[in-house]
Amino acid sequence: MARTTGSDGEKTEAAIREAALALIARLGFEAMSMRQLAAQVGVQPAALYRYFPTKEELLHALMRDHMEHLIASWGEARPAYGSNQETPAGRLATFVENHIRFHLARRDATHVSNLELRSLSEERLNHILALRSQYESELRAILADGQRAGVFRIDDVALTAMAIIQMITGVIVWFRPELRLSEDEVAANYHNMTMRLVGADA
Amino acid sequence: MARTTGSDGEKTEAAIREAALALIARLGFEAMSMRQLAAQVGVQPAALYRYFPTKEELLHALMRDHMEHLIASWGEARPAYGSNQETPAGRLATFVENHIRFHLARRDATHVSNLELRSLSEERLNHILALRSQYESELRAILADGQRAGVFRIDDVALTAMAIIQMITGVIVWFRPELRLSEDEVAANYHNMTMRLVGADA
DNA sequence: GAATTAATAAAACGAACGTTCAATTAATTC
DNA sequence: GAATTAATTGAACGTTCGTTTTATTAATTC
Repeated sequence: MARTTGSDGEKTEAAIREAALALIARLGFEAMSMRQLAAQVGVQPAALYRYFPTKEELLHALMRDHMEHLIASWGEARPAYGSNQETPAGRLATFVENHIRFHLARRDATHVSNLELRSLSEERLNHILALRSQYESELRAILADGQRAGVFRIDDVALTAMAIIQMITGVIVWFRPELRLSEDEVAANYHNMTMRLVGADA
Repeated sequence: MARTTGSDGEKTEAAIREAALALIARLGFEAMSMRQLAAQVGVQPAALYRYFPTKEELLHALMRDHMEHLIASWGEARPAYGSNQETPAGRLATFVENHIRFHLARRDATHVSNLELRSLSEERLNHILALRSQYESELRAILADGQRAGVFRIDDVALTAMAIIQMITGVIVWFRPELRLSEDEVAANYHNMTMRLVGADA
């Protein structure tokens, strides 16, 4: 057999990406074989190579997609110039809220992006790290503005930014939708902790 | 050739553990081959199997060792009964300080224990998770005591414990000894952030 | 409806993997 | 110093891996 009836490149690529996220999140990138992935998609292994030239480029594409969506998500959520939320506290609240909700909605992609960086070549690793740094610099700017305005109490902006990122990303490690807390409650809780952490709980 | 002059089982096992931690931390468990590990130790692959029956049992042994040392470290650091540090705030300060210093001193082992849980069988995974839960319950007890005594402001003890653990363990992701901050400064910084986070910065 | 392009299957490649087994030598015991 | 035990080598096993090549069929173009 060869081309199958109803086959469509776009659908196949989307199916590959989705199946890869699920498999890598569960097994790890190195532990997932291209044969396993192909079976999950319902296709022969060779077909994968029409969409991604190597296994590593597939991983890179997944990570880039995740980071670009994250950056775009913040771009849409951030308070507009002149809005009454455009204060350091308002921006920080929006940042934390958006971050929590974005990551809870994309658990698999988050696990992949956080746990599989080691499997990238240096060049591709640097690309993903640059995107990550771009996102984190938004948080640093908020913290620095609040510090300058005297509304945040922060010893070290860079260190505090890393601490907050680690704390709020960590939600996906323990949160399960079936547990006692709702997504809203979790987001509110992390928001409160973050505000206290930067000394803005007046 | 066979047994080499000066060969010693204890030394070889220690060398295997150390090399394995370094290689797994750098490459990931699945990406590290037993041949690579043997080469690093300076031994033939078959020799590894005298000390660890399978690759997975080697990983499990490394993780168990790490968790048991962590628990023992807190056991020694915790404020004694009746000491003037035996308050919720004093115990929390000691917990954070000890956690930061322990993990900074064992970066490789920490990466292995945090990133490679997926490669354990269910049984061995449960064992490691039980040790982890045992350690985390110490933090939850401190938070609950402080909440009960009215010296901590905490919405949800379990959630706050997870957030603090994620935040303070995350130090190993970004901290490099050659950077501008000393280990003391970093520990003090995380201590301050933790205290503010639980509303105990009076 | 013929020609072209897109999408896939089927089979195979060499390399690397975890692990086992038998042989061999160093160190220890008595 | 002979017998025993501890430590390791060298070679091999079957399996699985990522990837490539070639052939084949569906969809599209003209």
